[in-house]
Amino acid sequence: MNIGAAEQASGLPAKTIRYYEDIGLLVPARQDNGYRDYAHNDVHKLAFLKRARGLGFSIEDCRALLSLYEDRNRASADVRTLADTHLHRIEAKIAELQGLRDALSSLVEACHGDARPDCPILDDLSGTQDGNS
Amino acid sequence: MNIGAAEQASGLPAKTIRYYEDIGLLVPARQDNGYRDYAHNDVHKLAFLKRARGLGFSIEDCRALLSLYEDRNRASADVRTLADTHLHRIEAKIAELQGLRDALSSLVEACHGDARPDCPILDDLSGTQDGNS
DNA sequence: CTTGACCTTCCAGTGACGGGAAGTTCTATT
DNA sequence: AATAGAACTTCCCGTCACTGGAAGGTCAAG
Repeated sequence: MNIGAAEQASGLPAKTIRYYEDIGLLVPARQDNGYRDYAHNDVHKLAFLKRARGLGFSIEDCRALLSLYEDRNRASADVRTLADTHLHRIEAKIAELQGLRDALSSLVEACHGDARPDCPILDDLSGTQDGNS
Repeated sequence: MNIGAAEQASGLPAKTIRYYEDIGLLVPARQDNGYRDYAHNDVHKLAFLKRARGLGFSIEDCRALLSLYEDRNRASADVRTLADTHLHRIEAKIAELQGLRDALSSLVEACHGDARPDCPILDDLSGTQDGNS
């Protein structure tokens, strides 16, 4: 199976698939002409990677998940630990962004937003007033 | 004022301050010996940039904010538009992360997380079951 | 036999810096 | 005056996970 077909079947761009080979994440066989040859199992793993990346796992997380996936004797606790750590990172990021949103939102609301030059947003950024950032 | 003093006064690392010069965001004067010379106003702008970056504005946003800040005749509506756009981006990011969190969280909860090898997280990623991702 | 689709490798760029090397200038102490 | 060391300079590489593009080889159709 050529890379173009693997691209269609997995939903990952060919560029990304080649990149995954570069970093040793998924190394396919080669045909006689030098073309990459993706087996069904490879395509399956590519789709696996696409889903894991879509859930925000890093490449290194994906590498670990793939090796756990291939390990018939893994403990589900190992997978859960990985996912749990990632979950905490996401929640921390959400909290951080919510803080930003609140700060920014109150600035935007305070700004009358018309043709006049005085602007609470710039005042806050310039530090001339004691804003809430 | 040398860059070290500007670093102390603004709270930005010297590396970052030099980078801001590289990209033309804040270009200081030079002393006779070639050292950068930061005026009080420059330090003020650095602190401005630090706050704006802390609110998650991109460098290009910061460039626009700085030029609005220096424009005595700006309309506050222009600033508000910029901040509002950024606010929407943050809210979209929050919503995206919340979706991830929900998907991941239900997977983590479904996984018993013990020594057994069967794991709903990997099942979902592998696409063998119809998961909610 | 040619056209064009598909494949290959390699190089460069993204955003916003951070690390570190190699060399220059300043400051403090001896 | 000499010297140690702190602070400064420029320059280049690495980050993360790709993406774009150039230059060239291979394949299927007409």
